[in-house]
Amino acid sequence: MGKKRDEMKEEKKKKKKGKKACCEREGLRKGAWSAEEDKILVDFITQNGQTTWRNLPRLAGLLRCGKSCRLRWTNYLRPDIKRGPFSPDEENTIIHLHSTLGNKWAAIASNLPGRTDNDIKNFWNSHLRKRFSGEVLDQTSSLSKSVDTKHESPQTRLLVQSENVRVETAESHLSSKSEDDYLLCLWNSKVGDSFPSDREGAGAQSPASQTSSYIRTIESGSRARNLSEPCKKTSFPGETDQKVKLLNCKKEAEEFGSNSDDSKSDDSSDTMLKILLDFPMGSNEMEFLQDPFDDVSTGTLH
DNA sequence: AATCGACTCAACCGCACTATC
DNA sequence: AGATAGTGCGGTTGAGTCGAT
Repeated sequence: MGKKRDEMKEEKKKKKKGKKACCEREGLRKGAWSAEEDKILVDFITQNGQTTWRNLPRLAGLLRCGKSCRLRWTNYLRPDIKRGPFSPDEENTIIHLHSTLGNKWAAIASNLPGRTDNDIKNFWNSHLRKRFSGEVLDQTSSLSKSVDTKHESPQTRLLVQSENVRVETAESHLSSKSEDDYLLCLWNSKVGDSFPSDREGAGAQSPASQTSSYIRTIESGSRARNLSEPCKKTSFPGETDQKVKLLNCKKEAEEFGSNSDDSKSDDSSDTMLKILLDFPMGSNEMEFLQDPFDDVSTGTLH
């Protein structure tokens, strides 16, 4: 491969113009970290905590940019980082979460204590992508293609919004809970039992694809939530906001429902509503899926 | 022993988001 | 409201390693 690769490298170098990286601008070190640099960084953070990353290198006496320091710390030096190969459980968790969250490595990592988004990304790209990408891509593309909200009734759209908020809330909890594979729990719990129709027929499917089937069922019933893009970037919205949004959505839906005479005609929203209402609630491990309106109505919004 | 190619993983880059002024 | 700084994230790169030939 030698020559071709070199030529490609050169071409890429030529293409790379414009904005210089911060390290280049400031004449700072790049590339692999030395043991000494690691020690300086660890010592500094141990003594001072995490100050602003931009100032850290100067204060610590490192010839690195702040971004580089942050990356080194979060991906490698942090004391709670788990090294070594991924366990089968971790692998399953990654597969399941990736099937619903897509390439949201940070969100996936939040469910795997001690693993970084970079670790998981690398693991996926090197071990799992070949095995699963085709299957998952098919699923997500069919998800996004399958529904077109433009052609839904306003009532349905409101229910869709409501469901979006609910799913986001669930994802938010998902991302904050660290130890359990919620999708597996979901499938193995009563919720799994309540999954519609073709569970028997899907006997040969993996839990992951079965779960996806359920999500697809909701999707095809009413809405166009693109699960390959489940949430906006950095973090999930706050739960309180979610509840306010949900409350608004529900109010709107109720108002619309009382004013509308086509409520009988929308099978998809009926199905949707049924799924929502049939969702098992209770004091179990799936509590996070509990209807937030309960809290709202009892004035215990938190 | 030398070479090649596949693979791994740390690190970089650039974009997007949020907070602050 | 707009500008700027700080940070998080996902995609990509490239050096190092290892097995096959």
